[in-house]
Amino acid sequence: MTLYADVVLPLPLSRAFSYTVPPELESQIKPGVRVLVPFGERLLTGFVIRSRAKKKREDLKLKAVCEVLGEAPFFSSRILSFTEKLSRYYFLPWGDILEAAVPPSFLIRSRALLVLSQKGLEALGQGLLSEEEKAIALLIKEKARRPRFLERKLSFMNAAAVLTRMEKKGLILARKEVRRVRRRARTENASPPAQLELDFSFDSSLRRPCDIIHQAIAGKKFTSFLVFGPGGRREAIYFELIKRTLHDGRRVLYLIPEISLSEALLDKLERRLGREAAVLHSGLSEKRRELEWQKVQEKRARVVVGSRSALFSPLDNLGLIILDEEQDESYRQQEGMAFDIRQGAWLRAKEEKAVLLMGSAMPSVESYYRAKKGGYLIDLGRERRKPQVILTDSRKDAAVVSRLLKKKIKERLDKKEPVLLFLNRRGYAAYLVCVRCGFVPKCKRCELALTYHKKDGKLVCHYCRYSRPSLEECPRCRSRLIAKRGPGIEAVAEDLKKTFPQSRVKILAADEAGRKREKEMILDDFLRGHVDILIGTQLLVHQVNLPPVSLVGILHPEMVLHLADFRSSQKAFQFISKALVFLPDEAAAEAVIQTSTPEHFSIREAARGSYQAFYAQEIRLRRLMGYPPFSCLAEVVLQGDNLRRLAEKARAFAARIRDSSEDIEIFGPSLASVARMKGSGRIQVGLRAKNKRKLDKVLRPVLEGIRFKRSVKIFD
DNA sequence: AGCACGCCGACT
DNA sequence: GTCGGCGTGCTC
Repeated sequence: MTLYADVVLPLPLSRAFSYTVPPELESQIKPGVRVLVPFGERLLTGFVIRSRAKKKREDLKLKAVCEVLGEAPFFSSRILSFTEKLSRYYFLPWGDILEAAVPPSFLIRSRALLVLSQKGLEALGQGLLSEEEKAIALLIKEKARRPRFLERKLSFMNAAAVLTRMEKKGLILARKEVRRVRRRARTENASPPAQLELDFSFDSSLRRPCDIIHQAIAGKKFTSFLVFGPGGRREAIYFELIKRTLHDGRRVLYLIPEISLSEALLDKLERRLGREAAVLHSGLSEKRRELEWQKVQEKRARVVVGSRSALFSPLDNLGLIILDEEQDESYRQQEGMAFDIRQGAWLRAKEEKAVLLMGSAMPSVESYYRAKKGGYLIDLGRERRKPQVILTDSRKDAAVVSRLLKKKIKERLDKKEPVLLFLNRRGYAAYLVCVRCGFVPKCKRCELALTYHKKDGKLVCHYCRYSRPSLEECPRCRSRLIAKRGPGIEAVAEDLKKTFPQSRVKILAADEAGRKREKEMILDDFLRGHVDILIGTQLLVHQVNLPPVSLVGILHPEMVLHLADFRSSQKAFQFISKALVFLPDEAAAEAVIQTSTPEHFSIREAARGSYQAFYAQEIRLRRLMGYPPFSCLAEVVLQGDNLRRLAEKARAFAARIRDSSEDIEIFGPSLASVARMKGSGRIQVGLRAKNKRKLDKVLRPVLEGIRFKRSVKIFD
């Protein structure tokens, strides 16, 4: 009998690979452990998903596991099973998901390193090498190098080819280097604080919903709930249920969209429940992430707070998963790891026989519809407040900032009250256009119009961050008449500074990542009352810890409605609703919405603060148009350098879908909304099926048949 | 993903 | 004639 282990590798390959287990490792092989295995020329960290003892088969030549890394299994069988289901749901390689589930430093990869052989050294000494060979030999003589490094360093020649030649001649040798994780000293946590903080926000009306949800948790059967109501009341429910779940001896996963809030929440949890919470999100330093992970792994944490990546926390005995701000865009699939965390949380809760508790004051219509239909909607009631909202029609007043809004701003400035303005457009102008010939400067790699940033005097691609100095004259017709179209927050700031020269105007936008400190300084200035008018994008909307202001201005929330996206109404509604949260519950508080489509229901209902009315109209439209939740959409993007071949593949793909079922609508192939990305072309095919199961039936076999770099997004 | 193998155009 | 481009296929 021999022991075999099936191993999933962190590569975009969907199947597992079998290895033999040497006798001395047999006792350590269990599902979920990390192993170091040879794979082709490389050594990789993989995850054992299964082991089985079988008669030795001599006809199959399998390689052997090199090493078992760490004693305890990394993944419970439940996490293994859940990640497999998630990977199948989103057509993602299982190994990629497992890789994302682990702090990156826990994965070892071997790298091929090149060194000079004895023969090579002699040849170099005797000057027997060609110029190219000599250049390489000199570089690797001082230090072993990776082939990639040499290729980049010696880009003027074809290093790869020269290297293979040299290796054949025996001048260089390939050596494997394994990078190990440093073993860390464990830092124990301090003892719990003597006195836990008491919580008074739990009023008696919340008892009944809590009892219902707690009963489900105690029943150890998968259930889900959607609590619909304001943040404070939701949080009171969450905390009460966390307390009860912990009391039952089970653990809790608390997911939030904004990583900037996680530390504050962690703090609050520890003050109320003792020092047994951990935090996991992508913003942590490598070291902190490892420490927090280990804390969870070693069962020293009973609650985990985090964002997307916390979904994979190695918590066992999970009783409750909280998913707050259910509607948040950052929960949706993104480039890279294309899965929706709401579906992921659903799958994990199901696997763990836990309760999934989603919450929002403005749920996505899909979730609201399903919760209502499934009977798991819990309405916490609304706050009585009704802010005063004025709509101004920008077709009648086309100024960057309308006259009415300026008048309102002046009133606040006179009273020394700060103002918040929201406009979801970074930079000064969305694009430049030559008035004489119509030329619009575009990004060479993405084909998108470049945004003009006046402050830096640059044109920036908001997709790939390519930037270049701005243009003084049209490169096509030499005209100097270049117009700036589509005012952004910089233009708004300029207009207001001109109108109110004494006021202190600041802007807040997610510009080229690295300026995190600058962002914090601006927010800090605002908190101290050093800013009169703060203008921000989506980023400002997410800044929940700002003090309330008596005037909020929302500029052009309808911009998003022009995008080809079936959720655009919902996005507009959410943008406005979120911005209105900054208004206090006072008679003097008011908001001005400046829009070219004041009659659009998403804008009208958001202004009235009526989610229900918005929902009623939106769900009617979704049903009428056959959009989710009444159908399942998929967007398959094929990527490649050779556009002609790519188009061919896309057509073949669409044809195979068409041939295999009548039940699927096909849109395209067409150029993807971002037609080029990092230089390579992108072609997309849209699909629509009645539901996910019908889509799977057709799409899965076709995707397995066509091998090509592709990504799939699912909307259902 | 990486890497090896194998088939067609321009050059030491 | 070879070199070297890239398209195809495989990795236990």
